[in-house]
Amino acid sequence: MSGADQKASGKGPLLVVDGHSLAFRAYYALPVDSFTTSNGQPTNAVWGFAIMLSEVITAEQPTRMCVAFDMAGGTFRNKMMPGYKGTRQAAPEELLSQLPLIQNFLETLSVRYIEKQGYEGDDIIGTLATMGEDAGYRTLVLSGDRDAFQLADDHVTVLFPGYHFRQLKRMTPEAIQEKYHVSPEVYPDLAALRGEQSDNIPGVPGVGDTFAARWLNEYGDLEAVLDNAEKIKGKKGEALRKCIGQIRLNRKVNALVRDLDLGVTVDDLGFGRIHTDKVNALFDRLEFGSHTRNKILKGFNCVEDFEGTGLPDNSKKTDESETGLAFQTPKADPVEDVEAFEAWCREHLPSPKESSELAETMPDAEPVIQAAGDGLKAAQAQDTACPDLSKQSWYLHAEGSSKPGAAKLERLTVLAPDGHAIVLEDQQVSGDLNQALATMLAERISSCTVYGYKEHTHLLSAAGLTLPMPLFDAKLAGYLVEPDFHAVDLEKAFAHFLHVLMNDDEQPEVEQGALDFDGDEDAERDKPTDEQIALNRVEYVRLLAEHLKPLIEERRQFNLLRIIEMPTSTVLTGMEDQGAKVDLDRLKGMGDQFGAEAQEAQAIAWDRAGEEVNLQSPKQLQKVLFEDLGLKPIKRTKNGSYSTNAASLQRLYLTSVGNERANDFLGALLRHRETNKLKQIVNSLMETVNPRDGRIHTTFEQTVAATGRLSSVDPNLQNIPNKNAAGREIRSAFVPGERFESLLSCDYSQVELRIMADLSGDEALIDAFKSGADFHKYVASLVYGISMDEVTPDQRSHVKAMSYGLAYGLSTYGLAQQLNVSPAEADVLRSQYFSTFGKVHDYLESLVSDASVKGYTETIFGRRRYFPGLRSKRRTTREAAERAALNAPIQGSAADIMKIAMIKAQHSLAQAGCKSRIILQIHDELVLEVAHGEQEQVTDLVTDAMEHAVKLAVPLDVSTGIGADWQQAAH
DNA sequence: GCTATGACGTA
DNA sequence: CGTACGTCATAGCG
Repeated sequence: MSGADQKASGKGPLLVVDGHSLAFRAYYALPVDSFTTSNGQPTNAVWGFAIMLSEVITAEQPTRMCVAFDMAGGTFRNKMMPGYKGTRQAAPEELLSQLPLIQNFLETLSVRYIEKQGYEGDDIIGTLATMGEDAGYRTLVLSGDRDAFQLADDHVTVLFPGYHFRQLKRMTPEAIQEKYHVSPEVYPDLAALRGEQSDNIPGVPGVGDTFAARWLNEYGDLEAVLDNAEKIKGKKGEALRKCIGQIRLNRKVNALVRDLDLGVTVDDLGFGRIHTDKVNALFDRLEFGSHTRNKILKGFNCVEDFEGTGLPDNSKKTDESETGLAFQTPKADPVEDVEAFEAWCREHLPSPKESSELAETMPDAEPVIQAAGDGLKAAQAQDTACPDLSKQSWYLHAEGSSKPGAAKLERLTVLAPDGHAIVLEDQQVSGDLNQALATMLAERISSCTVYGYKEHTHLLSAAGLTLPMPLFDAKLAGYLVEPDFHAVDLEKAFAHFLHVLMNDDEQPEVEQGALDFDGDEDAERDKPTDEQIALNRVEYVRLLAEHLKPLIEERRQFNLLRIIEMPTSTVLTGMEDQGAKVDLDRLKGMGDQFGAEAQEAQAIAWDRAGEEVNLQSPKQLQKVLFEDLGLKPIKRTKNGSYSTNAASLQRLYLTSVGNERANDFLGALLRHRETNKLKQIVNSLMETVNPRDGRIHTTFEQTVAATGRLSSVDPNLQNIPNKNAAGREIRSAFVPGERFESLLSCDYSQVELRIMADLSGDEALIDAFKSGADFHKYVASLVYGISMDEVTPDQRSHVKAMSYGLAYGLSTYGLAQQLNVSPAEADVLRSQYFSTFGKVHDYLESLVSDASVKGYTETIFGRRRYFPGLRSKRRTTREAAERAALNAPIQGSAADIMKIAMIKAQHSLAQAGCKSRIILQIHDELVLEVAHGEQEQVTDLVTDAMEHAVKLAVPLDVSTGIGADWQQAAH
């Protein structure tokens, strides 16, 4: 059937929905913790079901619709197969309780739903598909159950949720053929052979889709395969013959009934009146926000009937997305030469004057940072307004690889506020237009918006262009708005924040008519050109930035963006460009040595085990340790297997002294673990050295860690060993480059504790820091009520562990474990500690309780993190969220302070004309490569920048060390 | 090729 | 039964 035929028929499709399977898929796809009402009613399945339905209705415009449900009490299938859908029967109460809500939802919208005693929803759907066909409708079956595939034909398409729940796969006969290599009629044969895990139906062991399809295509259909079972060779043939009975049963069970008497005709299934008041009453009960309501109701063409109730809704959207995103690929103007480019800029972009006027309205760093010293409220009160991006900003988007030290620009796209765009290929950017672009950037960058300032700096630098700080970075803005969402790329961020579904070409599904009914047409649609992709992307940047701007303003985070995050990007770009010089010979020597030690240990382990076990395979180790050697397991992993982690091995080692073979094996295994890990670290470092300059250019991720910290990848230079002497050696391979003299390491002492002292206002803790004495000893003397001289090393270390554990939400159980004391003793320490530092206790409690009320925590600079888990009714989930909520403002404020310190330090170095550079940041430590003769000056400048990053109630203490390599710079 | 898991390195 | 990360290797899927 062609698209033309459908239009000729003059009516929209019939949509039939498998209510149960959709609810199941929604339930398991969406985190129940984020979808629970304040009285504990889970709503994730209702939400997913409703959103899905609304999206499908919007896209497909059906004129008839019906939802089928299973009925309690089982079906003829259960009589044939006692275990049938056993896994589903055991559905959690959290899901079952939502089914009546879904039916209630349908009632309020006058959508027909049908259940029939003794039959499944599937049979109702099969029947409806047949009825639809007879009545001349094309039919869409929305179902998460693969059994529905057998219904697909020229008039019936199955919409099947894929790995990502909301991404529907259009299962036409062609699509089924392509995926399973059988036709829809034969699909149930294939399913009978393979079995269905989710329905508790066993298939032939070891046989999946591939083999089932091979057999079916060889012999024709299931009966033919079973008739020829003798001919099938190998283990799989044997397995097949063993379960012929089961397979025949499977096939009977998965056949859908298609001729039930439902007591309705297709023409009865039109859309009825929407009971607006009932819908709203239901949505109130479900605590759906205004955005969710609008989105759902939009599908039912009644968005204008609905007035928001003012419930909080974090996914609040801008106007254009609420009324439906009208996405259009911008049109590119041709620019052949420099004159045309310059003329285009003059005509379409904000002028240099307008750009610099915009720069004048930006906040100054110093007063903002000072104000934060008086508390977050004071800082937020003077948060600057963000300019109206849609009128005052232009957009720049570069394509290519932004890898530090190896960046490559491919294409540059510019979008003007008036909608005009240009696309420039690398040859132009690096060639003819280079000079004109440099001027354009210098003059107009302060009105520019990008997605990923840091990446863009690398990309443009690859084309010989410098990129000064733009007006707005949508990537950083998105990170501030929702730090727990990790955008993999621009498309994902766009789709996430604007709630847009993307198709396979990473283009948004347009609201109406975008989904052609015919699968063929989709397949034939032309792939977008590189230029179209580039134009789409710059448009995504525009829409995303305009969407995020009001959210940033509403939270008063524009200063955080402009004064901390964007300048941090500048510093990080410099660090990534500079890279860290390593001594390859030294690394090679260490690698060989670690390798040799690992091999020795392995030889001993293999000898004692009596076989060549792979010591890096927990699975194989479990067998040797707990089966062959018969050792008693210490603890289980989260999946129920026995743990072979170092702590368990250590305990096994200590308790196996009588058993020489096991003891030797464990000792060798532990040594192998340690040395082999070090070997791997050394090897991965060597692999990432850039051959052009002998330096390692890590990438600092600025939008990954939800607390506001940086992370380091490719390679991770924030986890180079430091605890054990052997591992620490690796640090000696990090050395100053040729034009430099030494490495300087500066780190904050006890920043997080100092932040706690400041934020809690606890006088005793503040005095402890002001005293300048050995902090942990001082605290111990207070906690134990003795003089400093009387504090034993044990007491000091116990108090130290307690202090550090505070910011993590450490339990007394955990403390006891760590200190190797009884829980009772740990509890005594805890009470003594908190009676000494009462305000710290109150502060930590207030963090969690405030977060429970507000739903989020804030750092001293207003960086937020949301904690939906605090409202979970599952204790473990909730307590985990409580610990994270306790930690986030402390870890996050430390991150804010370090970012400011980095910006200040780099600024001071530049002001003083120093050649020394920051090369690494390890959360509370900065490593600098120091130029000749600058040691003293740089130490002073950086120390000062760090110590005076912000003004707290306690001093910030920085300790420094300098040396010929990173290890020697330790202090 | 992909994803999940267990292990382990850092602050 | 402490937070926050990234990477390696294996193992199972295809």
